[in-house]
Amino acid sequence: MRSAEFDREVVLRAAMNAFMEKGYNKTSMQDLKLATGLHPGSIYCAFENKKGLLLASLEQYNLDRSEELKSIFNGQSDALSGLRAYLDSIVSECISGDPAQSCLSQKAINEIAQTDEQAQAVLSQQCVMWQGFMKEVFSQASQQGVITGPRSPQQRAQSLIVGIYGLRTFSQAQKDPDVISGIANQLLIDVCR
Amino acid sequence: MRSAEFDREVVLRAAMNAFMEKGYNKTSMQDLKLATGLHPGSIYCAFENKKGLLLASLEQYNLDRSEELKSIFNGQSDALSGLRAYLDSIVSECISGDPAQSCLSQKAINEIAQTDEQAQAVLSQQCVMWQGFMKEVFSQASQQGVITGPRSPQQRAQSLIVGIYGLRTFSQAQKDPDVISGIANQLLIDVCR
DNA sequence: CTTTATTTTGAATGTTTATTCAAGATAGCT
DNA sequence: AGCTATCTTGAATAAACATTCAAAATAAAG
Repeated sequence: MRSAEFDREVVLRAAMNAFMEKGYNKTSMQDLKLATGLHPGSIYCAFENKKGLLLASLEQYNLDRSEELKSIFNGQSDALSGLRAYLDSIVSECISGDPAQSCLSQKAINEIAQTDEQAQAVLSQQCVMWQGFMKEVFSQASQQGVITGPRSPQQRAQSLIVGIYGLRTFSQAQKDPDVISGIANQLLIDVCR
Repeated sequence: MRSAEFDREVVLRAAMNAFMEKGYNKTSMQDLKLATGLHPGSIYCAFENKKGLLLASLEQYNLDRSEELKSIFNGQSDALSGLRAYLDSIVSECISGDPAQSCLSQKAINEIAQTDEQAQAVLSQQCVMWQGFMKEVFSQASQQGVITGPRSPQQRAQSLIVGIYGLRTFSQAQKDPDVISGIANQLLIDVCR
């Protein structure tokens, strides 16, 4: 008996960064070897193959982002302030232009969901979880009386997520910080109306 | 002297479809040879290399889509009806799940804009052109009195484009037609408010 | 019809790719 | 300390890759 030497989380975060930098298909095993410090054999022993490493990275990414999400909303007085802080953090990620601050899930949806059923299933489920969290936020906001109007929390959550996906794509074609920030502000207004 | 045998537009549309099916990096020269019917040498003679073929395809894609855009809006009585028809067409593309009906520009923004400056420049300019067209649509809608409210045509155009990018991404993770259609309807309402 | 410039052809090139595997190392159990 | 199951190592492998090129074909000009 012998336990693995590497720290799984550390390895997966390194792989995440590599995938975000170059995209899944352009990231070679050589890149992953350098990024993780693991030899090919170890990667195959632990994750089966390159796609297995992606799926594991995607799950770690989702865990990390969920934690971050919770901490952003917990650090705010009410749900509306939470939404503001959340969108601010996304805007600054967009503006940074740093690949490490992009969204691995979104990149994977665009690059491989169409051609890989397994990835599609994982990404779809993660999207539903994200929706569930945001729906809860909008429920709370309504209860707290900080937002009013007839739209359901579910509808609001969907519109917000669509807006965030769109913002991330848009900001790669149009890098003006004021424009990105302006669109995000309007998104918040529309979604809370 | 000798003129090329192949029809450039036909070849570029075939390449477009190949790139949309598998994404840029997963599309091999072998795939492109089969899709276009051109031998490697001819592709290199006409487009320099694989990336050159992508850039040319991107330009053809933009031309084709611009024509389509104009014809959708020309076929409607006023700018608001045009917007409705336009969003309907995008919704049905999203619902179809057909890779050939996805958006090559958006796929390219997500897959290669980050790592290729030349592609980034082309895609950025195309995004600006799209914005310019939509801005004009919203100007007309205001003049026609079919939409009111304080937002500028520019802001409306930006929000619409962000919404469309988002819708296309979202619909790959969440395939329920009613959900997609509902989000699109809400997007139109928000953007025209 | 001949010439000439250009395109087409498709096999060959050298690289890069994901993956495998046998040998060596080592942690945990007795 | 010794055993054993498991992990690590990294060179080897075979397939796939983008790209090149010289020979063959052919359209247009004279």
